Amino acid sequence: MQVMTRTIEQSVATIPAPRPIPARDPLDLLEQFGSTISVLRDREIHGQGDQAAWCYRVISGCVRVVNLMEDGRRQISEFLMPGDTLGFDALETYDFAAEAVSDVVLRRYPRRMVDALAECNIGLSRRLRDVISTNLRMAHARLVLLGRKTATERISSFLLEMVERLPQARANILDLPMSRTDMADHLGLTIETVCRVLAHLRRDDTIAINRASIAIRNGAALQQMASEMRH
Amino acid sequence: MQVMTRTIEQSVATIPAPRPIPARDPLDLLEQFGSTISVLRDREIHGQGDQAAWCYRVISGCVRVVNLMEDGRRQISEFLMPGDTLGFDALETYDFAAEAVSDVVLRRYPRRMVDALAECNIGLSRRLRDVISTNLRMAHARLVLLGRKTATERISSFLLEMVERLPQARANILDLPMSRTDMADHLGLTIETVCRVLAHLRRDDTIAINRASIAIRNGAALQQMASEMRH
DNA sequence: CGAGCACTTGAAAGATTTCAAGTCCAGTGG
DNA sequence: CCACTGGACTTGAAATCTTTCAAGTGCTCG
Repeated sequence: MQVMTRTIEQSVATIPAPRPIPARDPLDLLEQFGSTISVLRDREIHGQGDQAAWCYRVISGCVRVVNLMEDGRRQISEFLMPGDTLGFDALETYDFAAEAVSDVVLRRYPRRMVDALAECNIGLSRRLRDVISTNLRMAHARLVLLGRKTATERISSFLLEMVERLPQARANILDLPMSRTDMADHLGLTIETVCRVLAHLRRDDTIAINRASIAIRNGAALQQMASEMRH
Repeated sequence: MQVMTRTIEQSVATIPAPRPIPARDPLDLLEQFGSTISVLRDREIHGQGDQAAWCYRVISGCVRVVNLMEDGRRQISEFLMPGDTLGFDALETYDFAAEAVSDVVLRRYPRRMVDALAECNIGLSRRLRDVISTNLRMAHARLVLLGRKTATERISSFLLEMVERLPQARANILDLPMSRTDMADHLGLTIETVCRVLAHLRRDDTIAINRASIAIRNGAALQQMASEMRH
């Protein structure tokens, strides 16, 4: 791969951690119009192409954002964790489906209400811009992952991201809510490759695996693998 | 990849003055604070990690948005054409570099001014949200391309996208401003694979190639290849 | 006319996928 | 309480796609 000389201030290797929602968050203005819904595991929250009638915030559980190709190939553009938002981008229809990875509780706000409030409240409007901008950055990081990283780098990056983002990730134990298939469809790999790379990391003693539960035994090694210098 | 509809104004190739921009666009409010700059081919517009001091609109030429990994691997997350915007996402620093693919003329607006105007003008604020949302959608489409499409599908999708977006793409003749290397770094491939796939399409008589100039001879075949049913 | 660079092409190597069996649980029904 | 079953996960081997390594080719600029 060719190297064009230029200033490199920072790596795009890691995906930014989700921001805690501060007190006095303008998004709280939406609360009076919100309702709480539960969605069972594997049920659809909304479909690809549906009219964008709602904006959501994840309260508990994990949601996958899915783009489907005509022939069934699937790309999960992101997993949403508690605190994350969904559907605040301002377009007419959803261009992706959202599905519950685990049983999920969501707070739901009518799109019209969000737009109307944003019309009269500049703080909220600004906040929405920030939310979407952050999503855009995360998408950029994932483009690098899908376009330029090896299978091992993808898996390592993913595990490190989950350490940051999973709410119950304490003591370096990850209880992954998603299946291997979901991981594969998120990382642009096959399920078999995901298994093999995980097995390899286990043999290295970098991680320990027990079904959906993964323990990080050597975080430093994992970070190295996530952005290995090549050549 | 689904075709993204967007407004493409014809480029006034050599005149470094701002083109008229459609009336009543809230972005026009920025014009009084804008300045016009030219950037030579391959020069940097801003670096990865730079303080985000400016927002831009492309007047003429082509810009690449580049994410670099520490070891030099490169991902071009998008190419910008006349009419496209850059840097309107609302964060402190750029997480990518922007470079001129060809000689470029840009209209440039101070970030502070954009934020200040958005504070008092709800129409502009809403417009910015739409701009970023559209970018986010395009990023989603690229995630599918990088995560799930084959080399041939990627190249075909790319050519079809360029037919839509290149301002001077008439009569199915594309004058691509970017090098094969840029295409490769955009599509998550190597330069050799890009060449080979193009050569294959040429042998099929789907396209004709003359250096940077590519003629679409069989658009239907190209569309089929862009989203081929597998299995 | 020669050098340098972008682009092509070929052949071998390598990474990931595909195809094909297993293995391991969790939940069910006897 | 325990065997059974289906689905998720693993693993192996062969096939395939893409990359890597190595030469060219052909412009364009001095």
